[in-house]
Amino acid sequence: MGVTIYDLAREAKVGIGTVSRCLNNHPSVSPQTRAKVLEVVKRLSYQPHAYAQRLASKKTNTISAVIPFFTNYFFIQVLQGVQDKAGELGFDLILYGVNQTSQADYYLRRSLLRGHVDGVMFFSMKFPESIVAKFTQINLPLVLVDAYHPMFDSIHVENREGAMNATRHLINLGHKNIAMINASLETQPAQERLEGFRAALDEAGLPFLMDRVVVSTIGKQDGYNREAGRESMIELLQRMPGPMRPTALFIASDVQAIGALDALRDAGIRVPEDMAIVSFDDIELAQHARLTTMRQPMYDMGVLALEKLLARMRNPSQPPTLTSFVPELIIRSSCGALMKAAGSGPGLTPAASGIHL
Amino acid sequence: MGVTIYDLAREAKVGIGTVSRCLNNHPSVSPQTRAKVLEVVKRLSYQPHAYAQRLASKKTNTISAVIPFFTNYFFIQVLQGVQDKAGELGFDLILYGVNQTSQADYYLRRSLLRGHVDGVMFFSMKFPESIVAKFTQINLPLVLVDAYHPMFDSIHVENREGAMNATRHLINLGHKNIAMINASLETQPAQERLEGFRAALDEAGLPFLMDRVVVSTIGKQDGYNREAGRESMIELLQRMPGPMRPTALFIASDVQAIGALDALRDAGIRVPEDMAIVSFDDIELAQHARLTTMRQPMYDMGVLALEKLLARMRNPSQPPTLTSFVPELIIRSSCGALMKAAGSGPGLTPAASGIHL
DNA sequence: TTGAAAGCGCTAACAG
DNA sequence: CTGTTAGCGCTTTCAA
Repeated sequence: MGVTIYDLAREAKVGIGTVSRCLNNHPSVSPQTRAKVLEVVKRLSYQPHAYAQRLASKKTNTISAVIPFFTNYFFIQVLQGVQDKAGELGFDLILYGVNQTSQADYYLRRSLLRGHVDGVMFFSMKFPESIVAKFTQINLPLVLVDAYHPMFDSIHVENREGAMNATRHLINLGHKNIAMINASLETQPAQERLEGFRAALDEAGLPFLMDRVVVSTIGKQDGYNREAGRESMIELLQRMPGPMRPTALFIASDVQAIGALDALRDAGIRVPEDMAIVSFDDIELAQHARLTTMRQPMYDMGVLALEKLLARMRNPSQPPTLTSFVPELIIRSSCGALMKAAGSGPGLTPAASGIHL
Repeated sequence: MGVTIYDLAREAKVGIGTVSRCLNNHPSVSPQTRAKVLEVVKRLSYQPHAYAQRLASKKTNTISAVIPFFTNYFFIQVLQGVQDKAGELGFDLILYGVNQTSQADYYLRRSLLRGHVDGVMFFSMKFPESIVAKFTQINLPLVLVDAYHPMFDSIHVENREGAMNATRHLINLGHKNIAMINASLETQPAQERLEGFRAALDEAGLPFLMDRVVVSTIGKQDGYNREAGRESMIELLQRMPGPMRPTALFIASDVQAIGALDALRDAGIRVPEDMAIVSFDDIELAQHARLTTMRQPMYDMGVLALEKLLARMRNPSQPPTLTSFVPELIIRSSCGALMKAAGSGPGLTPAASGIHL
């Protein structure tokens, strides 16, 4: 079928070693020989066999990424960082998109096939304890992103700190009655964000009441979706109607916030005048929705993840590292800070109020 | 390093052939031998070497997807279809995310490495003529999605038909002064959508005027982005102010439409009362923005793409096939049809008009 | 049913 | 500088 280096060798009247050397830019080949070989390479339109190379050289130049598809926008931005860096470094990236957590197990095992990949990146899920031993055993480089395990390199977002800053921002704007819409408490980030929310209230001497925290997990992405946000908002309005209604709201993710905005719109409640909102993530959409939010440097996290993996591949014995990112407060219209500052910030003029689509 | 079948053979006191047979569920092995071997497999926690298997068996069980990252939401949905199907079939998917078209070339060549992948999927870009011959030469299965070439299997969206239906919808609502916001005419879809727009006007006896078509290509995704949509809208309002202003608008993509909505909001122009809008794609966001739009079955296209690839792999000599999808009109608030039908459709009540975030 | 052996196409070490 | 050779770990004949 394919042209092999034997064909090249025969055609160029040299040994296969010489051919291999030409192909790999090995220095010790005479210019004439090299020219001759390369001519034949071109003429027979030779293509090296990737797996034969990999088998012989013991390097795969491939990494895999096990990442939940349902994180959507987070997913796409992190992945772009990973892919850009991988392309730059000449690595192939096998994408293992996970829809249910059970698949994660399967894909991790698959990545463990000896010589399949040089390293693995694992995103945004709880790393299965049952797999830990396997990785340490065969010493396959692994980096956890938006997740943590003491045995492996991790990149982590300071959810607690971020949530605290988000809540502080609302407190500083003068709000006393602040509620939270959260995602499933089974996820690490949701837990940490709740903690931060509470800590900020405590710090300011405001009471923390559990019935001001609403969680909906419909839509089976652990509640990180628009519909869940919408439902939570409706529930919150029912739970605390009229004068009891909170004047400010911290929402665990931008997607949820967008759903919540839909519900508020339907209920005729204005944002930020009647309800100030700060959410989390800063997905691209947040800009359009004018959400004040805690930005996670998703692209950079992707790049860093690959860099860490590379470092680990080069030096497998170094102790596990942990890098933390602290989310950054991005102020837009939804929190009311701009309005307060300018009397009427951009996009909050009376004219703008007429638009409602 | 790793445990090989030689280790297994030695340990189980059998030949490597027998081990291989056990591993591959070959029938002709005695139950006892099989049990013994499998016990050893487990005890030594053996992992097969993927590339050695692939080299020997001549199958890679891997496919690659060359896909522009900048198509964003389109990308993620199609990819999910591909990935789901790939997982189901036990294929690995190498993701080649393209940021600039020059990278496409590089990734295609990389996919051409003999024995690297069993097939290639190519998305949403013009397939480079210079690569055509290489694929036919080595007979590597290839399927084009949202793209077309006579030599290869293609999955195509009827952009012209879709645009025509979108425009017809606006015409049927009584609009006479209809404009279009388009993406770069260098892209196939933009050309076809323009054609459809024009055809619908012609059909209705309405004049087609080129200055009612605005194209902005800022943001370097060929204009398929929010910022370009926003700019185009601003330009359109300047070009045709006051009474000349169009009452309806066909926009080449949802992302652009979202940018256009931002511009309209800033200008105090109401949608759909002052300006009816139909766009294209039906990305997830379109629902939140309440866009009437032409839906492309992105997920299904991904699944179908993989199925086609598989069919081609099984039967490499069949003539190229072409499958077309006709986009479906999804009616939401932005076109005004609901308002017209019900007097006040859901989400278009006076109360809702008060919300402006 | 099984063991032995011949590749798969390449890299890299070793002579020359 | 170059040819030869020994693997890489597995699949697959081919005898036994």
